[in-house]
Amino acid sequence: MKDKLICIIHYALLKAKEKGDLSIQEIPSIVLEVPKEEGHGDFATTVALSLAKSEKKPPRKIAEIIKDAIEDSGGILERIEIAGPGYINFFIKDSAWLSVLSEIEGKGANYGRSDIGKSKPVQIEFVSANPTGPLHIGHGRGAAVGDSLARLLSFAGYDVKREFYINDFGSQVENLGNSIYFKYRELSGDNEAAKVVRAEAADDETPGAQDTSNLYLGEYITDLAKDFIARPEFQALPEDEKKIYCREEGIKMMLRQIGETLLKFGVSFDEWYSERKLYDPKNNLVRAAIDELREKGLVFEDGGAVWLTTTRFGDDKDRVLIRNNGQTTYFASDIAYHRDKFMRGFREIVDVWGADHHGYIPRMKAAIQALGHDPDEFNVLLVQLVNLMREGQPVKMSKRAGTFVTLEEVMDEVGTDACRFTFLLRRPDSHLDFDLDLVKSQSSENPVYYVQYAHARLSSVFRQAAEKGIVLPPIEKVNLSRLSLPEELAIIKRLSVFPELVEKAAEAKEPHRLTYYLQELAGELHGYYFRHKFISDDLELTYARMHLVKAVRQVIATALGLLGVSAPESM
RNA sequence: GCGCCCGUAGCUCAGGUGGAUAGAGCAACAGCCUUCUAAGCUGUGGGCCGCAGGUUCGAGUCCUGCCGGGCGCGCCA
Repeated sequence: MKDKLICIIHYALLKAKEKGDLSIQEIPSIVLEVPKEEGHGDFATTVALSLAKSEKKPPRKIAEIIKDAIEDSGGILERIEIAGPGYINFFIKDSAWLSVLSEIEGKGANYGRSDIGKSKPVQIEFVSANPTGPLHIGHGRGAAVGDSLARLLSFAGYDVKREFYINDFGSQVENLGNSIYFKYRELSGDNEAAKVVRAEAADDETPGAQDTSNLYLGEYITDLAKDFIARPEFQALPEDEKKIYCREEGIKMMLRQIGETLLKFGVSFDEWYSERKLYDPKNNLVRAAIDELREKGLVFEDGGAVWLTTTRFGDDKDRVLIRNNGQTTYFASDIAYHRDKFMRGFREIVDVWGADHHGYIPRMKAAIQALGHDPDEFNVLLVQLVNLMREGQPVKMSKRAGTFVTLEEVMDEVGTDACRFTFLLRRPDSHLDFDLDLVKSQSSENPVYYVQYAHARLSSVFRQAAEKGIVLPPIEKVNLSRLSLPEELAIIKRLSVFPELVEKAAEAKEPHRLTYYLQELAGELHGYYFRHKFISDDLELTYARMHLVKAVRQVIATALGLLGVSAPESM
């Protein structure tokens, strides 16, 4: 509808120019919006205002000229008004709106799908949690945002791949292995050896380690240690190989657990990319990346370390790639990894990060440019941390002490639908208080149920109709003009906006717009449902209304699907 | 100290890339089930959009400075 109108206005401008009424150099992009005030029409444009300066004419005069030049060959316009300083307000005929229902009926689950992405290969990397512990609620938010964004972009015509980057290379997984090994020694009654392990771990040069060691102390570590102890293959190993076994099997077990949790959360990946792959002796991508940067003259040595001149690309300071002890940095891995992403053919890369990593963006953007890519092809979506609450009080958590609530536990307590919807209720970069009691026990007033209930209600209507032996005729055989109530037209108008909403949400990478849209649509539906019977003795009206709510049900289901939330038939 | 994010109703937050009189949910108060699901509906009250300037026909939205909150600033990952 909107597109049609833009065409009409565009054509009118051309015509006015031809006639010499307007001297337009180039046709401005036509901003067409839906006014908040109903009396201002279905659409309004401000072109007359923006042309005022260059035309040297009063905006209202220009609006008059445009209005006169408009040709409504399709007959969709009821009338045109000029208002305020020079707005042009368009009123669409009710009959024209009804065609939206036929469109939805025809496209079904594909209503709203678009090709603005033009099959552009996009990669979304998200979660990417270290395989050193279970997922927590912050990972859950990242998972919900990343997954929903992937669905959204895919629906908008992008060729989307989802990826999980596994940090299985550096000191973090070393700590995991040490932790399990330590626990194993302890459980075996060898406290002296356990102390040695602890001391070794504490000897790590990591400055942040103020405690006695870097060992993870969560209960899952004990579980893993017990598991390994029960394995004959573990017991059969010589002592010095057990530590390696702990690390390797520990990673494997943690990854499996993470994967299972995510699957339960409705999230899957196309690729699990191992950091170790970057250090393959036959094809060392980190070395290759550094070599490439060196050839470009962007690398220098200082203090025995190898640096990248990220300051040339806007970073505060240059960054180390290879430490003076010969070890590469995490940054070096990341450069190689992102270089590989581009080499795999992705033309846009999206990383979903926790907001606490935001300081890392400038150097990564710099690295992307150093590699010769457009920094706009690399986007970081920051997801703010989640405050887990219970009864209004923050839940204290500590990773190292192992006192944290896992994502799994949260899901079990509040349900995956409520969990996902709540994560997508706000902009990703705003802080989120996740109150377990609010999301769960107050479930009857939870937005997710409000929306799902609308879907279930309509499903129930169709069951009722079927029981009464009502067979809905095809839409072209139905007299849709019986839909004349204000709320019916309001709902149709909202349905008509859905495709544009999807496009905008995809472009802005903001899945939360869908949750707001859903709440508004569900709200209108509930009000309509309460005031009017859909199934009545007036069969013609019944058919028309059933087609209307069928379209509503379709759009709710589609939008929920983009959020990864189920659309139940009954509740 | 420097950098990034945030500041909108009592609370939690929207506000479509500059448009007309700033919205929703929760909380509070008053009502609605012999009817396709009351997980629902209807109504009421509630605002210096942190503060001060600037840009222009027009600013919650863009720019600058300040105030308040969060986060980050390693040859850690």
